[in-house]
Amino acid sequence: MVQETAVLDAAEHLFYDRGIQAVGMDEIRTTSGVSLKRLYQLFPSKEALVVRYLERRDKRWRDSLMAYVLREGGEVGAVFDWLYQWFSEPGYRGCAFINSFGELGATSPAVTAVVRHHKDELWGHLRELVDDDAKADRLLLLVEGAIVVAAIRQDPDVVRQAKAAAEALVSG
Amino acid sequence: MVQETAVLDAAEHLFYDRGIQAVGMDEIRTTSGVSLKRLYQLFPSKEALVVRYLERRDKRWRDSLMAYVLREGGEVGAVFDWLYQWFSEPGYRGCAFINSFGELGATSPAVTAVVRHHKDELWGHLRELVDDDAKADRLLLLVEGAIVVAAIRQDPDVVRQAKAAAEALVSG
DNA sequence: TAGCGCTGAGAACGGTCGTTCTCTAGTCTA
DNA sequence: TAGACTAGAGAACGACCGTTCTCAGCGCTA
Repeated sequence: MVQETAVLDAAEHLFYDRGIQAVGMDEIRTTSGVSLKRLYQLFPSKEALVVRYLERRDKRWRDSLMAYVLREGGEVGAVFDWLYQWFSEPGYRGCAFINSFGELGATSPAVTAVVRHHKDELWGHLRELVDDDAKADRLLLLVEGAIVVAAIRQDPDVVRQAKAAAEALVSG
Repeated sequence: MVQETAVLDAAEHLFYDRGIQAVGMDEIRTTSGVSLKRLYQLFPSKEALVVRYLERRDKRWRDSLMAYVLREGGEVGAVFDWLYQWFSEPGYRGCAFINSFGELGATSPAVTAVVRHHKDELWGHLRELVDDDAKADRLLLLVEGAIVVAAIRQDPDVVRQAKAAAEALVSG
């Protein structure tokens, strides 16, 4: 269990920072300190490890976002305040799910499924903050747009426009 | 010249469909019909080929978008009509630049630079359609969001909400 | 203490990657 | 015709990939 966590921590760090195909199992072994044999007992293949990495990140990411939003009173604007903090973290490199989808979506149905699930769940959370499906769609567009633009510009400030646009559409 | 085009056509097709690291130079050789030796005379490395592929796609993509928008009268909504057509093409797999950035951005400054340039230029085009920078930012967020969500959902219909939101923010 | 099973480190395996080299065949000049 | 140059096909190279295997060393039980 502690080893599984060590492997997932190492995998998440390396995969997110450098991309999945750029990281070999050997490097995960070295970083986690878990032997290759044990690593393959815990995860039968690299793809399985990737899927578990994404699943764990999905849960943690959504839990963190929604806990923050509730703590702040459940207003839509809080979503973007949370995003701003995330974008400002050193090493921010966009959304792990979008990145994984771009890299492996064409060849790995398992990865595609996790990514799709993550975005569906995110939509569901946003849906709870507004009063119809269309607004949830528009909110999702602003969130995804902000994630992508902040990553490519290496600048979290777009989130201000995203937040302002979101508040306008909610009140409208 | 005709060979260069053959190589770039093959590379673009393969890279976009399956991801860059998933495609080897051998497959580009086979698909293009250009020998490996000549291929390396035309492009000194795979990274150089990737950069050329992105540069060519950047120009073609933006030219196509802006020509369409102008033809339709230069209204913001036309951007999203063009996007809808693009999303509906078979084999649509999101934005080549976002995907390349996620896959190689961490390891290739050259790729990062082309991606950033592409998005900057896109922002510039959008800026011409509205009357201030903030609206161009918000438009870009909706465009990027639509590109990502349509790809992951495999459904072009989000573009309707993107278009409606864009028209609301422009008139507001 | 003798023998057994489990563990870990890392060597080894087959395959593929990006890149370079070899070698053959053809074309042009003198 | 002889010889120098080019270009093509694809073998070869070294590195590294994901995955499996070997084997020495450890803690158990009797």
